[in-house]
Amino acid sequence: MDRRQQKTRNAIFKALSTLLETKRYSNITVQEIIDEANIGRSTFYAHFETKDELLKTLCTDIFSHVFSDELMSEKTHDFSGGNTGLEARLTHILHHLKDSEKNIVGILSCESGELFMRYFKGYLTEMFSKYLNEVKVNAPADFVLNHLVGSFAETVKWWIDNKMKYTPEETTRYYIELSCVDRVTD
Amino acid sequence: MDRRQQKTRNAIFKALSTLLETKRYSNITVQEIIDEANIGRSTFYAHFETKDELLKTLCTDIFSHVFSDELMSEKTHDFSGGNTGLEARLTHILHHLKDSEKNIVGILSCESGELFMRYFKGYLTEMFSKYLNEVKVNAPADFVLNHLVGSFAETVKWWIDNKMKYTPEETTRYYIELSCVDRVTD
DNA sequence: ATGTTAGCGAACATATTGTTAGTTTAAATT
DNA sequence: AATTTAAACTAACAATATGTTCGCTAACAT
Repeated sequence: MDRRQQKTRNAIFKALSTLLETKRYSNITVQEIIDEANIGRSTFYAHFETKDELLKTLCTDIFSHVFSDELMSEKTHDFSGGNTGLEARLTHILHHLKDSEKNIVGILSCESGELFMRYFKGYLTEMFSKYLNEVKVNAPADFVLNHLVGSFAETVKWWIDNKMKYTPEETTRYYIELSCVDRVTD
Repeated sequence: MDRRQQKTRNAIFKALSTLLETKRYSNITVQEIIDEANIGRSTFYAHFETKDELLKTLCTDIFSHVFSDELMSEKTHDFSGGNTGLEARLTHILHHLKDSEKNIVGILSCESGELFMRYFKGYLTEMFSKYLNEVKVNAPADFVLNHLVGSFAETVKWWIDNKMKYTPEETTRYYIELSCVDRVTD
């Protein structure tokens, strides 16, 4: 890809991230992004149709790093150690999110966080479905799946909001402790 | 309060609700609300400073019904039956949300849901703190509290998104089954 | 009956949006 | 190195949304 495009793209991403540190997503205008990124008006619209599409793309970019192919693959030796591999996978996610911290914090606060969480839960749902058969609880499968995904997503959001005050390993451990996935081994 | 004010207020609330059925919150303009409510421009601004304040007020209104004083009071005989009273309280909440269904569905989808959930979690946090001492798990208290609140909020959101296909009683039962609050009685 | 107040309608400056056209500059290709 | 390709720039555009103000009318409370 043309270096100019990449440069512009990054400038736009960075501009949005920067603005998100001080303003809510809905109060940020395309104009401000343009000014902050220091690009021409038409250039922005050449890259993204709307502000929303920009946010979507930013989220997709972040998650493509977090949920790598190896993470999502059925069985990888890296993740099959320990209990069921779930703990390793979750820790892996938290570590990657920690790396993207600067970008994420702004997005997660306020309404833009809704989109982020929706994407996040989408990936998580795919991942957790594999472990659903290990859970023996008296509740419908779709209910359990949503509970696992929702509670983990909320845990991560809380973890980030609270400056990641626990290590990824601790956080995962606590989560598993509270979840129904470890009921099997009880 | 002047009947005219109440009438206008309701017209605005209803207009927003109606619009939320077909459009995302961020794409709804004050102009559209004015047209839908069939009121004068200056009238809207006499009631609410911004679109956001309107949404905030709508949420507050809904929750003031759901989280009544008796529900939040330390001990009420209505809620002290059963396990710990928690189950009764949660069921009570679900029943009330079911009554407000028409208003809520639109709000919950997309970014406006973020505000709704934040408010919701705020009330829930207050309520769940009372039950925190009943949970004996190897994890920090703030972590547990967030997990309880977050997972219940997500469960409710999922329940509403899925047309409330389980009864309030079933839903609460499943939730308690998956939560760490019933570990005590294990 | 009378003073009070909410709502109306129109107009206003200001700002944002999304698009277009012509030009400049930087990259890719030969 | 010269040429071609295309990305980015400037500036201008109509259309729309915002938030405020005015005088006027009609409904309300007492």
